[in-house]
Amino acid sequence: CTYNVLIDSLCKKEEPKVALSQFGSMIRKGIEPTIVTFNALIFALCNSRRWEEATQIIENMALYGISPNLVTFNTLLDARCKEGCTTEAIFLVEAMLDKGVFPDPVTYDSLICGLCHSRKLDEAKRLFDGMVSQNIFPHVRTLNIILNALSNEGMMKKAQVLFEAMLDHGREVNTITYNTLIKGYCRQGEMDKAKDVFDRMTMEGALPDTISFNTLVSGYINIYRIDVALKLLKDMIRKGLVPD
RNA sequence: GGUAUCUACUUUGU
Repeated sequence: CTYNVLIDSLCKKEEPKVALSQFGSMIRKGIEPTIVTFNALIFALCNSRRWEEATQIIENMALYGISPNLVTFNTLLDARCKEGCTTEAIFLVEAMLDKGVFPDPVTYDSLICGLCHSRKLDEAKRLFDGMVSQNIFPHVRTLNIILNALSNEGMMKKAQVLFEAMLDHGREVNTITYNTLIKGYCRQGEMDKAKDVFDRMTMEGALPDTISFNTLVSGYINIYRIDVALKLLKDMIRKGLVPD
């Protein structure tokens, strides 16, 4: 465990070289590496995009009779997503299923996030719906990522439908969820709808924060309603929020 | 009972 802690910290400090050499001395001292050791190394190698070496580590694991686990796959998969290689990432999901390792919320989050960034929104949405049907509950953040992507594409109708569906199912939403929708409507210049969402917040238990106000204010200024923007600023102060 | 390894959301600016 001491070695695992050491190696992991080195990996986080982006010192894969040092980490690998510590791994070497760990082996020489006859200390058995565990799945945690390997996962930490794979993390570091993926971060520096050294895929071949990461693959070697996995082969190495097999020699110790250790198979990749959920964390291993999630690490690989997330690195691929960050590279924009969502095809490779989906391939990894198949590989994990083959090995009887089942995707968890982290797996889905990484994938959905990666797909959104690669502007493959339909696939992201399909995955999200798939999670619900498999009783893997998406985190609020995952919902927010999709809503944000839809908003950025101006697909506010879809965003709204998804949002209402989540509320209907009693799923958690938070201030950021509302802020995301407000931003989407502001971008479209649909300030009435932005304001509707804003007004619902208090009633639905997600208190507006500074970002809610900032977003709305900038939306009104964009349509030259300086008067409304200034009034909002006053409301904001009255609610004890500090304009920044 | 506690300790090691994986991802992630919104405003403005950089």
